[in-house]
Amino acid sequence: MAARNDPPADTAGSLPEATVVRLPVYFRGLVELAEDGTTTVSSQQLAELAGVNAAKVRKDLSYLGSYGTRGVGYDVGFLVQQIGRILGGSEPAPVVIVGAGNLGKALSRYDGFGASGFPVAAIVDADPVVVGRRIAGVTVRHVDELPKVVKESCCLVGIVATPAAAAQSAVDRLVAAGVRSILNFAPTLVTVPDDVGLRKVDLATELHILGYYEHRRGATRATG
Amino acid sequence: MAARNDPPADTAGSLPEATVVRLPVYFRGLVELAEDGTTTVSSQQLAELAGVNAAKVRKDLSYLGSYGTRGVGYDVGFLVQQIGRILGGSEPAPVVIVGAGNLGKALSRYDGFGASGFPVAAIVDADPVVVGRRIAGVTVRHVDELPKVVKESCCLVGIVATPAAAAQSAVDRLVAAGVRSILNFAPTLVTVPDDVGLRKVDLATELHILGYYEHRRGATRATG
DNA sequence: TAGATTGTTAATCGATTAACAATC
DNA sequence: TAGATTGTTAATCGATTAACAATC
Repeated sequence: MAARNDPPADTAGSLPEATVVRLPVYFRGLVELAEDGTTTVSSQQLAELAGVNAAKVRKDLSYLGSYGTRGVGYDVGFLVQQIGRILGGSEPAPVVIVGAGNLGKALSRYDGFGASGFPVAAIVDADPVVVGRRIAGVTVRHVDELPKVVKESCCLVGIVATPAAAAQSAVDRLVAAGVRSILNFAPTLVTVPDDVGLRKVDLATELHILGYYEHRRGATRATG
Repeated sequence: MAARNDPPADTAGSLPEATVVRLPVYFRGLVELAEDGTTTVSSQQLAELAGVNAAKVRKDLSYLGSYGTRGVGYDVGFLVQQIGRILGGSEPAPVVIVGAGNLGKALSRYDGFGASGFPVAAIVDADPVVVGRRIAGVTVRHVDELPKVVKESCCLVGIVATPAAAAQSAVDRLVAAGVRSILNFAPTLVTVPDDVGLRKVDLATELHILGYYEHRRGATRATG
């Protein structure tokens, strides 16, 4: 019978979900190696950098193609190039921030997004008072202009930095405007239609998951 | 032969990973229902709210115990109580922010963490100039005092808001100080020892995963 | 050749889901 | 009783991993 985890049909577009999640982790480690001047890496070394085991590294990389050399290892530069291409890391993915309040302003000024390849290309807000102001070199536009703004700046990722009450509306507008991914900082859970194939991360949910783990650790009691 | 997904041994502490990840999603939906005055919910209704299917809801909830009533559904209030207890949501989990730069300040002032049950209880920084300043009612302490600060304020979650170069050091200090979870905003990947059972989320990695999805969508080409 | 390391196989494990008996 | 819905089973699916043949 055919193996359950069969090879990919096409290179870009059919990686196992679990592999996709680990790719950026490998990527970071590889970039560090490249910066250190390392040119070759074994699955074992990369595994240690990424905090997984070597078999998983080899399996994951095999989905990208046979890019290693038996007895030698993988070429760091080539792998950076390949994974970078797959992650879309070579071309930056412009980000639009919805909400120019305290958090929105701070995220706009924060160079972390840009440094990660996600430059803040646009900021929108519903408040006419802040529309037109410049934050970190970007002029705040009105949220009603979102479809136009997203098209103009080719924004692929939307960041929701609104109060909780406005978050779902912001998400709906981002989806309608055509962004492909949403990172939600508002302290509420938002939903996206599941037919648009859009990826979403709720920070509040991440926090709750973190909360679970600290709680479980703290609670030694095993109640019934 | 025994089933692969067997019932839990003790109530708190042995839920399947995948269930834990969905629990906060159910929780949010249930809180909304409770606020609307709804007292009973079926697995089908909850599934729609959470964006999963009804079988998964029932399976997940069955790990918590038999809290439903056949032919009727689940008691919303009771479920909120149970899941809230498991997530540690009833008692807030104090957060310490490392780094009082632009992002650190903004996150400190942002009420989103507090609203999610993660009040900012402490802020530390390495720069003597900012130590002693007050941000959103919290006095910035020196990062060298982190172990004392974490103990005093019972911080369970650490948020890293430093420049990339300082992020790993911040994480190491947080781990040493005894926090249980770390949320890393710095534009770099950090590592934690895997023997401490600590939960970590790198925002940069989340962004890269988001990037992958938008990239894949954009690239219709199926190359070889 | 001998040593090293990949790429792949196949066993195992955990998660998902349809189906349905139990039961309110 | 009839209708509704849970809790559980068992089939299926995808992910993990040890092992090893291939091969540099």
